[in-house]
Amino acid sequence: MPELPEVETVVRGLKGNIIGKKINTVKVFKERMLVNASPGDLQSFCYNEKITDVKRFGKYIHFILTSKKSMVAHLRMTGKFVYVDGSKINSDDDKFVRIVFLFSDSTSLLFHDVRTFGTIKIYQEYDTIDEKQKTGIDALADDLTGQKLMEIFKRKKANVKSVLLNQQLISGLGNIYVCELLFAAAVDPQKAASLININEAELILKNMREILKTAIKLNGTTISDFRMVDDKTGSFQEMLKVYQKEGVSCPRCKKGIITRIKQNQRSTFYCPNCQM
DNA sequence: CTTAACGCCTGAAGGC
DNA sequence: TGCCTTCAGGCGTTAA
Repeated sequence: MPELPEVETVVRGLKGNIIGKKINTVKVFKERMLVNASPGDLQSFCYNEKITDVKRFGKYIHFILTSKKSMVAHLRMTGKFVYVDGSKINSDDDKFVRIVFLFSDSTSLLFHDVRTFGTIKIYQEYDTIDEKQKTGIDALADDLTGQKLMEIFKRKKANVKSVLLNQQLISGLGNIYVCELLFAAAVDPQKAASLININEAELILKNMREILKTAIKLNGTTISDFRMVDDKTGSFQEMLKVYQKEGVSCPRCKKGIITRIKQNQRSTFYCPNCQM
C-alpha cells in the first residue's frame, strides 16, 4: 500500500515517538517477515539498543541503532507501524500484529500486517545495506532534474508508467501517485518512455514533486489499510483525480471518461482524451 | 540485456 | 445467505 508520502508520514511519526527509546524485547509472531535473521537473532541484535534515528529511502524505513547497527523495514501492501503506550506483547487481541518491539519504558512499536508481505532486515553497519545499492534516485531528491529524468526515459523501451514504477530507476512512486502525476502532467501512461521529450519530462517532474509534497502534508492516502503511527488515516484520497475514478467524466477536459486499463497486471486510471 | 508472468497472503467486494 | 471469482497501494524470482 504505502508509497513515498505514506512511508514519509510513518517515518515522521516514528521520529516523534521512538527516538532515544531502548529496546528490551522483540516478539516475533510471523517469522517469514524476517528476511535475514531468526527471531533469536533479532532479539539479541536489538537487546538494550537505543534507536538513534529513523530515516526513509525510497519506500524503505531505516532504523538506526547505536554504532551504525541498522534495521531496514518495508511495509509492502498492508504493513503499518503503530506506536502504543502499554506493553502489548501478545498477538491474541489482534491477530495481525506480526512483530512487537517492547521498549524499556513499557511502550511498544507494533508491526501490523494483514498480508505478511512486509519485511525486516538487519545490518551490522548501514554502509552495507543492500537495498540502498538497488534503490534509484529518490522521487523527491533535490538533484533530480528534468534532464536526468529524460536520460532515464531515453534508454527504456517500456511505457512511461512502468519506468516510473521501477524502484531501481526512480524510488518512491507506486501505482496511485504514478496515475495521478501522469494525469496532472497530461501524459499518456502507455506512451513509450523513450518518446518523452524534455518538456514532458519537466512537466512530469514538476507534478510529481507537487503531488508528493501535498500528499505528505495530508499524511498520505488511505484507501483501505494505510494508517499513521497513531493509527489515524491520511487524507490525500480526497484529492485523487483519476485513481479509482473509472467512469467519471474527466475533471480537466470534461470530455473524456476516466478509464481503467491493465499495464503489467496492474490497474492504470487515465483520461484517454487529454493525456497524450 | 529486456520484459512478462507468477507467487507470496489475507480480506473485501461484486456477481450469480 | 452462500459460494465463487476478482481485486488490492509491492516486489523478488523465474521464465521467455
